Amino acid sequence: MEEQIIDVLKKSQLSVTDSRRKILELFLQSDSAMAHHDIEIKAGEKFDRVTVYRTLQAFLDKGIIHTIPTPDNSVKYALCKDNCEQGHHHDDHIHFICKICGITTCLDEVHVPEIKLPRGYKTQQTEVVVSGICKECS
Amino acid sequence: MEEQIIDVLKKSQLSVTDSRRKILELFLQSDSAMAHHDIEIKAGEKFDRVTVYRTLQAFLDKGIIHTIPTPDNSVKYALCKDNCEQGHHHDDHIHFICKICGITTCLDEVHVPEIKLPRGYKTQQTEVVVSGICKECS
DNA sequence: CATATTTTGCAACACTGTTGCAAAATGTAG
DNA sequence: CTACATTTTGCAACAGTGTTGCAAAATATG
Repeated sequence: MEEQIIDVLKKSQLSVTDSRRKILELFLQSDSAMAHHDIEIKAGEKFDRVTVYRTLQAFLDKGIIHTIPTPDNSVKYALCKDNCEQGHHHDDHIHFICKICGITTCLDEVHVPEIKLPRGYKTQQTEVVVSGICKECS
Repeated sequence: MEEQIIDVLKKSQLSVTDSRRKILELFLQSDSAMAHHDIEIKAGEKFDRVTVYRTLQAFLDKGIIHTIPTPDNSVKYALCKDNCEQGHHHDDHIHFICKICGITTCLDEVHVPEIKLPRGYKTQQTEVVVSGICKECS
């Protein structure tokens, strides 16, 4: 795990610091998306709020994580799969939010459908967020 | 217009006040979704920030408007079509955000596709937000 | 028109996210 | 391993967003 963390950071040309190691570890350990606040709590009081913001921003810039828009408008973050490169996300999976346990997950095996738009519109990115009841809760 | 506004408010069992009239008027006049901030500005200084929040919340509760989740996590609001009732939204249209002009619109004629989820997941609601270039900007 | 109810504006507050800057940590090259 | 340049961190301060309690004002009702 430790090796993998350092590997990811180096590949992204990020210097290896405590906060980046810790936060990346959280992502690797978690199988669901996390809000900024979750990360702040889980990382512990050792890290400043501002550092968490900056670390997440760095990870976003480097394509290590991606954001998930949610209907209640709380930003969540999740790891990108390895087909993402710096600045170029190739996320074509949908996101699922369980209304019971509140957990947000990437359903990597479910791809976003192609949406046919009216004449004149050009699609660049499609976000699909499904809410409902997850495997565990049903 | 004035008649329509009062009609909508009465049907939703909301008392007719200046702020509700004004804000509902803004929605009826606008063909794109508005952020809280936009509404605050457009409504003018006559209305308190808090009143705008409470008015939007009332409209949401009554199913007059709905929210649109955006990738940059700014909440936007748009009118519901008349097939929405109190607390029961039947929104099955997709949303479009233009990356050039920034305008968010409901594409009422484009319906959300059915997403087939893995075993165990139950869908309750599907949100589709497409980003790209709109008719006007292309 | 008088009264009960609802809504508004204000003040205060908590939370979220950003910026500038000095101190600390990291990377690099000898 | 050390010294130095560069990057990152923590802190303080701030702007923006959203919420709550309460008295005053507006609205609905009979």
